Amino acid sequence: MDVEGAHEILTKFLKSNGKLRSTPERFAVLDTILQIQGHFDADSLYYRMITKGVKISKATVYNSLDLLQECGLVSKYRFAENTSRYEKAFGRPQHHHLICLECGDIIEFVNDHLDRLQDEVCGEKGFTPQSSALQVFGTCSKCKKKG
Amino acid sequence: MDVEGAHEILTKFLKSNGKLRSTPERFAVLDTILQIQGHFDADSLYYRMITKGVKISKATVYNSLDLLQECGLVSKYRFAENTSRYEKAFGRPQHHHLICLECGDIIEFVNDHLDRLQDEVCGEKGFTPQSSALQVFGTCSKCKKKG
DNA sequence: CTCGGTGCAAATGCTTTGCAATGTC
DNA sequence: GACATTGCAAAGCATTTGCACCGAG
Repeated sequence: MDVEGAHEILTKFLKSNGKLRSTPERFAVLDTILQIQGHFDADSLYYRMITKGVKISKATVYNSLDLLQECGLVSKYRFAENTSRYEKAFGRPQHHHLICLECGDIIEFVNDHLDRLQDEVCGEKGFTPQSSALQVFGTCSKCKKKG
Repeated sequence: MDVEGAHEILTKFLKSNGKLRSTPERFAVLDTILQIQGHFDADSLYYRMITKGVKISKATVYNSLDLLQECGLVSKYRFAENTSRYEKAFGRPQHHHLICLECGDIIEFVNDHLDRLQDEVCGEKGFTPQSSALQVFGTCSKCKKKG
C-alpha cells in the first residue's frame, strides 16, 4: 500500500473543492486506515488511534471516513449487523464478500465475469453504476466441518 | 400472492420448532406484508397495521419480522441508510437491486446467469450459500436525464 | 481575519430489552 | 398451569448535531 499515493489523492480531492481544508486529523485517519488489513468499523478505528496516542474525536473519525469514501480511498459496507464496516479501497481491485453466518468470517473474492455481467444488466436498465456490493450469506467450509 | 400458502409455511415452521407458538399477531404481520408491494421498513409496517385497526406493538413487529425471515417468507436488506428494509420473499424469484443514489429509487432485476456464477464461486471456496444480495449503487436513467 | 473543522456532550433514531400481564398449548 | 409472547416504556448502540473554540488559508 503506497502511503504517499494515498496522501496525494486526498490532497488533490481537498484542493479540488474550494471549501474543504487540509487538516492533520484527516491525514491521521487515512494513515491509520492504510495500516489496517481487512474490514474495520468506526469505533475500532477510533480506539486504535487513541491507543497510538493520536488526539482525535469520534465525530471527526466519522466525518473523515465520509470524506475518504467520497474520494474513493475507502469503501463502506453494511453487512447483517447494525454497524457500518469500512475497508481501504486504494489500489485494490473491486471485490465481493462471502459472509459466514456462524463464525462471522468474511471471505473476499474477485470475479471479472461477474463484474461484466453486472455492467450488462446496468446497461439494459439505463443505469450508471458507481459502486457495487455482492454479499453472499451462508456457511464457510470451516464451520461445515465443525457442525 | 397466495395468502393461504404463506400461512401454511408459517404454521409448519412454528410447529416444527416445539417452543414457538402460533399467535394472531404473527399472522397479522404476515397478512399485512402480503399486501405490500416492494420494500418497506419496520416503522411503516407498524403504522400501516395501527391505521388499519390492528392492535400490535413495535416490539412484536420486529420480533415477527425476524421470525418470518427465518422461515424464508421475508427478506431483510440493508442499503445505504441506517434502517433495515424488508420485502416479502414468498413466491418470488431471487432478485437483486440497482439503487439510485440521487432519487433513492430501487430497481429490481433477475439474472440466472449471475446466480449461477455466484454458486460457482461458492463451490470453489467450499462455501454453502443461503441467501445473497447484490446491490449496485449509481444513477438511474430518470436522474441522468434531469441532471 | 474568516469561515471550515474539531471536540465534547447531548440528541437522535432504529432496534432491543426488562418485566408484568396475557394467552397458547 | 407452564411458559412463550405481548406491550409498554426504558435502555442501548451507532451515528449525528449544536456550539464554543481552534486553526488553515
